[in-house]
Amino acid sequence: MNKFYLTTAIDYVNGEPHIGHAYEKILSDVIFRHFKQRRDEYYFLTGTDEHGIKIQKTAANLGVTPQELCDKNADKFKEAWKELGIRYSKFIRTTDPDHKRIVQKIFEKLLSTGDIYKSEYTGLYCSGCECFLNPSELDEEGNCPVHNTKPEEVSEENYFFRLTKYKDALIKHINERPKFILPHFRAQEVLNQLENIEDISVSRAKANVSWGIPVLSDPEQVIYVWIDALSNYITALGYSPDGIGDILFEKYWPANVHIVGKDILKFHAIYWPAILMALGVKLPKCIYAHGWIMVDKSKMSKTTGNVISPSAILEAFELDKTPSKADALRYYMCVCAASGKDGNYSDEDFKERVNADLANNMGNLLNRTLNMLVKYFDGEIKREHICENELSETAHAAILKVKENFDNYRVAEAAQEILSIVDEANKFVNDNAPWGLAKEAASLDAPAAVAKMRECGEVLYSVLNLMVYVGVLIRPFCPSIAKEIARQLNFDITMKLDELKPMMIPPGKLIEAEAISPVFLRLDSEFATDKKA
RNA sequence: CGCGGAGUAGAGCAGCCUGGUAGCUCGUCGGGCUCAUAACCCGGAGGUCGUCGGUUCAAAUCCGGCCUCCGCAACCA
Repeated sequence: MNKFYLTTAIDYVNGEPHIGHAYEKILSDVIFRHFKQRRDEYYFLTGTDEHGIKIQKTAANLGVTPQELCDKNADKFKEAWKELGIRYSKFIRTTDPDHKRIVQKIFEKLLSTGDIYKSEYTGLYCSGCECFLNPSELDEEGNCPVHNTKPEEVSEENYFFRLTKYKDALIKHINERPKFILPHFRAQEVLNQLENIEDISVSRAKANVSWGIPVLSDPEQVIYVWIDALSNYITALGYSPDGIGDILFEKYWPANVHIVGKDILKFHAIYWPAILMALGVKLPKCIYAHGWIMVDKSKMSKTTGNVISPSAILEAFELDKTPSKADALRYYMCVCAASGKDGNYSDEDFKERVNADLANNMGNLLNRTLNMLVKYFDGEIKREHICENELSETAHAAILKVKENFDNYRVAEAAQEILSIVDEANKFVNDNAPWGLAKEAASLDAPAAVAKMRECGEVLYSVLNLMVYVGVLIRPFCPSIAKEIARQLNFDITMKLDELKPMMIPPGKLIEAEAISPVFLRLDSEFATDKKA
């Protein structure tokens, strides 16, 4: 139980990474890093989905092989995740030889148990597109909108997965486990969809779609996306249908959570669990569906031309050149949408939000406190200043609240919790006005002055103590900023959440004036501008 | 009536499942502070919670009708 296995959806490589892809990976990375602070064993899987007709066609148009196209685009995704500080354990590609081999075995096993059977599929086939079209894709006259020709009704032999067999078991599973599908409001949606399910087609004729994993026992068919792509969550761990499970699979399966977009929840909450049931494999503990990131209030689309790549944002704000690197974007992506809801990206909002939260509130709090520590106490923590009070209680209580939010994958709310203790501390500083205490002390006689200075030191210590908590708690969101906070407060940022205790800063010299520096510069600040030059 | 989401202060959003003083961020106005990254703190103004009806001692919240917007076809998560 002391392990954590998280997966993201795998991205289709028929295009380049944009902030929609990035949103999911950032959420996942933040959740993963949080649980790293709570568990001893953890595994983070992401990757790319690389088969299918679209890849085949795009490659043909570009005059390259599908594999070449996949290699090139998979690298772009990897590069993007590197820039954003996404630290996955494994990057799986559905063209990996190991994956293909296991998928073939899974298919054969389901064939042998009767969960996959051969049947006739009838659909409208466009010879120009070389694929079946959905009736809703046709124009008013029933023609293919691309080729302006009438598609023919064609029948093809395909393999089908007996999804309907698992309908009742799935309904039961979902109803008995309120946290199987999160956020909770999505569960009803899935139950509705479940009412109308049919068996699903899990193969394509090789003549039509050649870019796919061949069915072992029937080389004229290739395995379609459901068995191919969804299986990545277990093939990556070395699952084997033979029963000779890899050590990784034994250790990490079932997944604690599959992070997916709301658009593919159906596949993850219905198809995938049914496939697992058929294989006799345990189901994942949770499927979390996030919303979409809109850009300037509308859905990203190539036609509208509002598709934004994460690296474009980093470059536009010169964040790629700052020490805090991707932290601001990571933070913003996490808070720009409430848990499970759609969010909106705009340059303006991004700038305002990170300036307010990371610079004005969090960064400035540390900065103003450390400056006073240097000014009044020569940067030294005195033994008599170490204390516990309502602020240390607030800080400690935040751990529970943050944990609870993460337990439900409520990332935005977790971030809000951290910022709320920062707010409280800023208020605490204002209310207690340590600068005023120091000034008063200067005009008092020795015993009274000592008392005032002690009070002043206690105020500063309480805030610095809280900043240790803030640093550790914010670390999953902003690893670079957290590291910088830890440097200035001289604590070990790699500590687990359970190690976080009040009064962790020991007495003694803490910092010199020269070592104090803002942990996050306001975007468009003079410092940031200087860095550009 | 296909499925689903949404309509709450100038903007962006929580709250609704589990009815009980309408909340947060930004903006705005006024004040405070002068430690700090033009920052921080306090206060004010600003909302008939889309609309009509029902249940209830009590409805933003539960139920029903209606209006409006947005996804569910494609590029696309």
